[in-house]
Amino acid sequence: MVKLTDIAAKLNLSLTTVSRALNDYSDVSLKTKELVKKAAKEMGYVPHRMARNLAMKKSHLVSLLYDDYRESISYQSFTFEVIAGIRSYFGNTPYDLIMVPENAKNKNRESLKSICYSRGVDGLFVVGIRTDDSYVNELEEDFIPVVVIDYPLTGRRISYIESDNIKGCRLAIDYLVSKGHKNIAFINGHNLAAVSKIRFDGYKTALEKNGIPFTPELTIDSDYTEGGGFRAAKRLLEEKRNFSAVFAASDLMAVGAIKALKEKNCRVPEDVAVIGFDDVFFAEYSHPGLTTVRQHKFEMGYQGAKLLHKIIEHPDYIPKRKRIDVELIIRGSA
Amino acid sequence: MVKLTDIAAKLNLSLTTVSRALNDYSDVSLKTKELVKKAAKEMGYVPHRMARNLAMKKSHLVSLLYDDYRESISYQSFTFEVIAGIRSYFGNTPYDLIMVPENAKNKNRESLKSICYSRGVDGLFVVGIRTDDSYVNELEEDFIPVVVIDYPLTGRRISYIESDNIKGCRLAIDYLVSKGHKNIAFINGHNLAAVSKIRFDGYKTALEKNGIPFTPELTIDSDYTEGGGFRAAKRLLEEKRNFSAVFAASDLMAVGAIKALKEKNCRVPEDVAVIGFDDVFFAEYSHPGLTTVRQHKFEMGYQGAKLLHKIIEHPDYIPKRKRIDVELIIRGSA
DNA sequence: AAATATATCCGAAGCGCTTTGGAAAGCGCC
DNA sequence: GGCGCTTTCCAAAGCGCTTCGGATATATTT
Repeated sequence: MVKLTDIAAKLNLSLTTVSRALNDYSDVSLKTKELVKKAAKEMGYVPHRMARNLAMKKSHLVSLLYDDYRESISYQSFTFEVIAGIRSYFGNTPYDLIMVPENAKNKNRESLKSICYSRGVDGLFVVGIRTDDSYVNELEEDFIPVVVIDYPLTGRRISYIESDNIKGCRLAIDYLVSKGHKNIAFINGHNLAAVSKIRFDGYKTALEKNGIPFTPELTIDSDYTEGGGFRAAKRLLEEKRNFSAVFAASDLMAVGAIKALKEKNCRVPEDVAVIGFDDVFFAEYSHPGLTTVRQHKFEMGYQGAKLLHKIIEHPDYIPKRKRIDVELIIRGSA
Repeated sequence: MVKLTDIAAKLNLSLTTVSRALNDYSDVSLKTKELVKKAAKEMGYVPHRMARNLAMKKSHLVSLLYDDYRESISYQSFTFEVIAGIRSYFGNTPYDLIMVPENAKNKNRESLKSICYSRGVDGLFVVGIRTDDSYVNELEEDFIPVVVIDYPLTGRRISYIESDNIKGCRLAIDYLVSKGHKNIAFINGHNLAAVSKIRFDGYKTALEKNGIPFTPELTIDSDYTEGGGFRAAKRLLEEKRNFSAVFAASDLMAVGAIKALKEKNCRVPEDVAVIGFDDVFFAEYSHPGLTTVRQHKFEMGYQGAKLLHKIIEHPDYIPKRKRIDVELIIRGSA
């Protein structure tokens, strides 16, 4: 491995000058700069980041925290695409992404703070944390620049990215109303996800805006899974609640609901219309194709990364949360 | 940030002793060790990895190379789960995972070698590389410990993990044969994926083992996507090739094939049986539920990580490729 | 009691880089 | 010819840690 001193020796220059030449400092002549750069290239010099980081007290490292253990395709797909967005942004910066070690199941896992401190990371990106995760408390301590996806956390160096959930709910409800529906059931996810509350509010508000009174009996809390959606829809049917449309807080639950409806000989969308949330990949493979609110996952990651970058590099920048637009994708289920 | 010298100063010990105490060297007394560890804990000492790495010339970093741009749910899901396995293994080691910066689209991207050298990583994990990726050539140079998923690459410090594709094909074909099928079509993926050739061989061999002659007309090369499967099946039907079963090299193609069959009023599985490969999440949501060969993705990642770890830590270990078992998941489509 | 072994500790060098605070050389100027 | 200025270079310290090669004190052996 060739290092700065090797170049310096070969060129009869000092270590200092070589370093400064490669970093384009103004106190080295153009001639020497070119000389040094040429030699560096020829000798196959690759700067050693660890050493550089140590000297500069800056790691150019961003930690990525996410959860492996939510075994649902929609979580996987959501996370994968968000991460793709993050990678895409940081790919054009000198920052590298490093994963927070996975031992979420382990109760005496390392604290976030020591994970970050020991690696000297400059920032932390969190995607898909649950409200009951003990890391949440640590995040609130505001000890490092942080950007969170879908979790309303703010602080001097903390901000978050979310889909425009309110708008998403409005789009869905407006569309259903425009199709003549008045009794619209809502299948929500569990309250371990921060978005559940928001989507519930969005649902209620959208109803009101359409002059439809909110009926508590038409809302059922479930768990974001297909099975949960299935059970929720089944209960709605068995208890003979009066509804002609279902809005589910996730596509997976929507698919589950459709299954339940079909089983009870309800036709979708003729008897009951169904709308989901997220637009996961298989939404188009379901029968009928799922009408749903699409979240721009890649964009969420990309914008989040951009925001984090800014917080890291401008210590006195006051971060503002960002909302990413959503759109209604109309397929066959509503 | 408290460092070793702080502890040393407080305890009136030398920097050396504090370091050696924390690392459990035998030349420091039990009493001092306890003293030091207690103080370290009280003072909130967190070892600085960069510094440690620099001194030890060992980064305890493993690079992860994968591709964000294959926009298929099955690729996403496969990759996500493999990575989960990798993380799970390394979570119990002192190694961290760092992502290779994403600029695959960029033609003058940094070379793999300089990426690895500049970060001083100890090993490289590659999941889902294509045969035409220029990084493949670099990998073959054997410049660093490498483990690849689904790509037959070997060298002194290189090895790979694959599903037992041959067995998977045999399971599928045997099952179809046991159901009385003799004319079994095969929809293969493109040859940019190394597994395509293997699965094709597996298909042929399995036929032979069952005493069925191989008919070239019954094999169609496609592209692993749903649309590709759709078109392939359509062609099979339109050209009136004689078959009663379809074995597809991916679930996505299987789903596409089912769609095409249905469209042509072929009932699945009554008229034509269909089997896929992989067992992606939505396989159970399709109608009928997809019978398929399940790959143990998490296990592939986990075992791969274990292998890589071994190659890294035992320089003279001769790596052997590992095959991960597969199983046939019987649902409704065959 | 002297010689040898053992248990503890520590000074200093070094990992590969950045950065500070000059030093040396060349310039025009009165 | 001496002054200040600019340009170009460099020695040395330091980032936080590990580790080599003693040094010192205590225990064991003969």
